[in-house]
Amino acid sequence: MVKLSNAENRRLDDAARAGWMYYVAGNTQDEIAKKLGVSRQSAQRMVALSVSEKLVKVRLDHPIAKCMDLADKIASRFGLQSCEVVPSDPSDPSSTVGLAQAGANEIERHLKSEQPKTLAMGTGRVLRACVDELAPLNCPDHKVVALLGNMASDGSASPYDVVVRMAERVNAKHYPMPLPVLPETVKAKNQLHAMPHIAQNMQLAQQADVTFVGVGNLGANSPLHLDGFVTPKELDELQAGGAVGEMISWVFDKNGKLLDCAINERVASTPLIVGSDKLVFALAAGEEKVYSILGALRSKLVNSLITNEYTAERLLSID
Amino acid sequence: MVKLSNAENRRLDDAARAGWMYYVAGNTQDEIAKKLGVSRQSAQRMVALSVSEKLVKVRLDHPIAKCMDLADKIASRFGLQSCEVVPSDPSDPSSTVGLAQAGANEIERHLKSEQPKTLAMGTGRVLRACVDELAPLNCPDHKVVALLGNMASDGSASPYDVVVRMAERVNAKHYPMPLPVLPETVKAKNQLHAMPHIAQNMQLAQQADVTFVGVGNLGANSPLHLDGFVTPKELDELQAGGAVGEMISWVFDKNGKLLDCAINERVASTPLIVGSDKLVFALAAGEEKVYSILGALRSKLVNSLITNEYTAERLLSID
DNA sequence: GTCATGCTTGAGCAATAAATCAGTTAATGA
DNA sequence: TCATTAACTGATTTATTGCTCAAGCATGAC
Repeated sequence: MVKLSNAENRRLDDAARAGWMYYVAGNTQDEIAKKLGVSRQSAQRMVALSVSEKLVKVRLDHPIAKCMDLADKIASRFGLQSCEVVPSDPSDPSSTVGLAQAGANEIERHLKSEQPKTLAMGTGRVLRACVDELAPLNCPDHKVVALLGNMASDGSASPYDVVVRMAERVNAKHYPMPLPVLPETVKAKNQLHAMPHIAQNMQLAQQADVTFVGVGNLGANSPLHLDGFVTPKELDELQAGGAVGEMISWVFDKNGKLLDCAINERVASTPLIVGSDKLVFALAAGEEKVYSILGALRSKLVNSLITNEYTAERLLSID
Repeated sequence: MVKLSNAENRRLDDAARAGWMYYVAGNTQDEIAKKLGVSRQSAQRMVALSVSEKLVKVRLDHPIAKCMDLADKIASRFGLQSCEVVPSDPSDPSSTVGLAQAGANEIERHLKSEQPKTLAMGTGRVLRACVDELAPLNCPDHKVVALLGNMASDGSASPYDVVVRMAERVNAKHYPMPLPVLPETVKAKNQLHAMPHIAQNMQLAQQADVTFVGVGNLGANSPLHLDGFVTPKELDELQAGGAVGEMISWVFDKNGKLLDCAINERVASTPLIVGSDKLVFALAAGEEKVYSILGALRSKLVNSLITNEYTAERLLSID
């Protein structure tokens, strides 16, 4: 225990009293000054001191408060530009209910901006749900561009088409990617990327003002696998190589480092930039995605996160 | 639990968010407005709402030397187990502002205990304010039991229901008393007390680990009178008989001796024990309650006190 | 459909609080 | 004892906040 000097004690005492009068009794600083017989400035200093000495404790009794707290912690731990945590359904903490609304909110915020903006979109169930939550807007000056194609190698389209749906909803110019997710060979990929309209789209996507992507895990129930983009054998190989997750089909390990693997060589998606100065949002939640999200955050491939309370707690408990 | 409409919920959510950003994160209202994409006025309204809805709770953790001194003196003069003195607002020394926070603090201390505890609660404005200050906790192993009923003779309930509110807040088992405060006749009281569930509750209350009661004065503005439990005529008779105060409707004189009067014969509240070895807290402050509190302390009907600076000084100046 | 009612919104202004600055005092050490 | 420094004070300026009011909007009755 540090022994405080008498004078120091006295100061804190007065500060506590002033803080009490201000915050608990609701006096103005002027009233406090009068009652304590000091100048208003001194009263103000005492109140400020009571705050800076952490004598006053403010508590907010609302479920949201905890979420805000978690968001703050995550943002500072991973150096994020922005982080939002939505409440979890306690009976189903891995559910993405709520993520969609929060994501839609963020998307709308950008769409409502005065200046025309370019929004780059990944794919996946969560992003699709976001788009379905969007309010119908009229934004003819904004652009929505796809970060990746949505066809399997056999030419069938993934059912989670995000860009078209979104553009329809908000009446923005849109730039889908007429590409398979995983061309059969590296050569095929290069040929596709060389096509002018594809190259232009990719450039647009890389310069987007804000980017939204989902995060996929690489377990047996991973999106890449379920949607038929990789075979069980390829999946096993990836996991053996340390893969824990993927974003727009770029596969990475537990630190978010892109793997040197067959998939990443062939994948046709727009490259993700490490440490971009534009907003890059990851939207994901759920126990099975915890390590994938962790990788994404550590890598700086994204700089913003929207997740839920349960996942946020798990993320903080690990690192 | 009252089910709030979705819109109402949303409003409170936003208010909580704004309140958090203002009080916890230290943003200005302008910053909040920008981040939330609303006008400054709206942000200001949200912050104000979060305050008026009691979402933000401020507490001040600092033992102010003078208050501690007073507390010590009172504890030793009256042989109390515990005494806490909170600062007074110099311009309104009788106000109970601050008592509630201190009381809530003490209540929380017991609720956070490992072993399951039984807390017995009186009624009144101060206790109600305490309960409203409680942090939402989850204490399913603790018990909250009422020391008295809260109905008037006409069957109407007093608006200061403490036990139910408290139990809701902390999720504890609760045992309200389905009783009038003052049955019409002694016989009616005895019949009620003979009912098994009432008798059980009263036994539980008497064995409580800690008890919290308010202290009422017996002037024209006394709680018993204001809440319609006694008529002006009865009040006059009581005062003529030397009554100065009451706790959970037991009327006592200036030395805290329970009066031999019609009211005390009929009152249905759990009896108070002289010199209990469990903690029995009185919470009260204000000039008009000084003699009532003095009686309570002298009688040993309570062994702990939470009051304010002004009242503490008055108590010490008299005895 | 039209009008009245009440609620919400944003603008402007007054009140309040915070920050800055310069002068003064108190403390320290040579 | 005096110079130096640091801390404190109150005046002034600037920023923030709270309040009032009128306009706008939705709702519901007629």
